Amino acid sequence: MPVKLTEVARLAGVSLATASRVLNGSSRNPAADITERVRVAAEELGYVANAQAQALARSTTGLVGLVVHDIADPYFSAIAHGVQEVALKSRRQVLLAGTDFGGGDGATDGSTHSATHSAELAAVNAFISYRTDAIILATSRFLEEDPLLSRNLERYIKNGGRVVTLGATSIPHAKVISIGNFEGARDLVAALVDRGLVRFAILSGPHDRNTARSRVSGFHQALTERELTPLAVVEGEFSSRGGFNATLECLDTLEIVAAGTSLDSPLCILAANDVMALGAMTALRSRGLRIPEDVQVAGFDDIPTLRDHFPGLSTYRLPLEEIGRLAATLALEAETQTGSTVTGTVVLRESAGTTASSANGA
Amino acid sequence: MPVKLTEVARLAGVSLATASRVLNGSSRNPAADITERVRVAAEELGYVANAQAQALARSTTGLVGLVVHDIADPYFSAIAHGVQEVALKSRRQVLLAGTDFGGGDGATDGSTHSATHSAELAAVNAFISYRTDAIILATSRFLEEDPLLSRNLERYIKNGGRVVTLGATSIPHAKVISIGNFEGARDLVAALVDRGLVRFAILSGPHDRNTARSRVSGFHQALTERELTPLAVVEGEFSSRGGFNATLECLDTLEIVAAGTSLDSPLCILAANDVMALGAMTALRSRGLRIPEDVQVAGFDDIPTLRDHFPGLSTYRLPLEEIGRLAATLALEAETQTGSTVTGTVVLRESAGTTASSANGA
DNA sequence: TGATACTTGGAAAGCGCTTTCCATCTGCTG
DNA sequence: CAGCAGATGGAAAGCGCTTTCCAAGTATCA
Repeated sequence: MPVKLTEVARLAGVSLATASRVLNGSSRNPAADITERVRVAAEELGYVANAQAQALARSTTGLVGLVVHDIADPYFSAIAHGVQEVALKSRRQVLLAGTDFGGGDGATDGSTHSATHSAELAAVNAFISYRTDAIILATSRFLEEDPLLSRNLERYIKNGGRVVTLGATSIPHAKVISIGNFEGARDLVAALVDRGLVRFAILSGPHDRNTARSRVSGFHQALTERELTPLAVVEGEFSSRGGFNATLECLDTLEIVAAGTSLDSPLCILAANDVMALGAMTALRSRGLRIPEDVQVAGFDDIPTLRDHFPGLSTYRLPLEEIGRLAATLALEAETQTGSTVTGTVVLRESAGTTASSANGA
Repeated sequence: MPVKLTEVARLAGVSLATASRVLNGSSRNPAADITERVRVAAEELGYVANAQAQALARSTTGLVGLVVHDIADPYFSAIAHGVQEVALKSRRQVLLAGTDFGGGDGATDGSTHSATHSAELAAVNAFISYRTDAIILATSRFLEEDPLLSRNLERYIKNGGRVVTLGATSIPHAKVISIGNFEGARDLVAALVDRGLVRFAILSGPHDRNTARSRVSGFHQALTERELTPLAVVEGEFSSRGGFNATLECLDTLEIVAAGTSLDSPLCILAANDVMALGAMTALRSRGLRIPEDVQVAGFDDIPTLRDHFPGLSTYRLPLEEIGRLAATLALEAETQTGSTVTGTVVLRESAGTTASSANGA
């Protein structure tokens, strides 16, 4: 139904080839008068090139696929924003898929693990089918990648596709952006201990996610180096609710109640990411505990929404948008870079660290 | 480079037509044994259908385009999440574009207005070029649509594309999801006044956006009905920073300082959306003003991130994810529905309304 | 057993472009 | 003015599928 190139060519009185050369960038430029005629004809008919047909003919689609876990999570949406920016600049389109709804068939087969797994696989397969020029996996990788996923991506890469992951992966030839999760977690705890905190509890994310594991190891490492041991380690989802529930569980385990808490030094809850930390703060408030006087909280990522939170959340700042830009850049480049490393900085705000001494003194 | 259907057909010893019928849903199903042979061959070769070629042949792409302003904004990411969900269920892919980076050429020509305008136009044109089956415009519409945008979308619709907008539009034949912005704003203020508040200031969003205008009209309407007048109306961007700056300006105008504020009734700042409201709260804190004792704040949308905010923000809850799902559903349906209306509910939390009397009594 | 009606697999014509060749034409050089 | 390089427009062969016809095979019925 839409106008096609043939019609433009006919109206301009030139061949299909010439029209194509004029309208859709080619190495050959027809004479000025002809070019003009074609342009006018195209404008008059309202011609819009069919990208699908071009993709087929050129065997490159101008599409880049982005897989996130949950686009409504500030962590992922910040990264997506960065990806968008670069994609737009290089005139590529972004195909977005989330893995938090399961595989798509509605056949969510019990285990969350395999549901996410299959959702990721489904997303990747769709992208491969659409022949995206590159695929960015922004979701946290697993220690052991799904063999099917791995096989498909390997083949995809062999066929000229590029794959970028956040965090190490066992997928051969994928470009990886290493995030300083371990180091960051270590530095964060170090800074906190330096400020006088000694009692810690850890809210770890899903144990099968590399991101969660690295951060938790970093926490442990720093504590061990200072001869400290976490009072509790509770696992929860990478979500506000996950942080909320894990915190309640933690408080119950440690038998912390509003009254007699500020004994020596307040407990500091180390959450595996900011979203969990925010959930933790909500949980603490629900129990009438003050932050940071009674209990302190630290997160990880420094998601943009933290800007307006009160009290300010101490965290480890990752340049999320930059990570997105980097991923997109890596995804679009031919073969220059094979990877990159990103580190962040410790950011202490009111929720933990900065007021530790005053909390003690109170 | 990837395996193609011809190769599968050859290996299975059948024709191209048969292979196609077996692998990619057709109305005709070849005999069981043949089906099996083809399946095995496809599996063995690792065949993945080329969606571009299918799109060309079937003249339908299975793509739906989503235009948001800023995917990192919780309002848009919540909607996007809803769109995703429905798209996934119906095995469609989502093409995402943001308009907060300008048109893409980097030719951001001064005025924010036209930069956004052109970004939207660029996104829509790209979607049309990719022949998406539908386009969802989640960005707030303008009173007067860009004629070029309108013309292109009109043609797109005539060619069988579906267009869904959030809020009324002058684009002919677009399906629209009407959001109860005016009514919501009115109800929200009504509830606030009922709780004893009488001094209001308005943080309006960009004046050329329908969303902002409707909400502000709603605020005004409710105030007028109760013979009240806003003490100040300040325009700001639909962002945290916009709310922050507008608030500072507002405080300066009204000469509100930390000391003598709780005279009769605290000032209540009505922000055109939650993100601005959060920025407003941050601004108030930066001036040492307490919420809600000294100044109160109300927002609009009830974005998911509010869950963990303290003090809780009073707002008008819009079912954002549901709006996204609705938009996607409308976008995918043939012609059953031509639109839909969405309303929300007033939600009073600590930031305004609930503590008005106690604040007075203090 | 011959005629009629289904099934079923395959050949081939597109879907809307890009790009390789080719043919033609222009302008120079000797 | 013959001869050749370089420029320029067009014909046609794909790109990887879907789907319409067709022809051939299998039942069904009188």
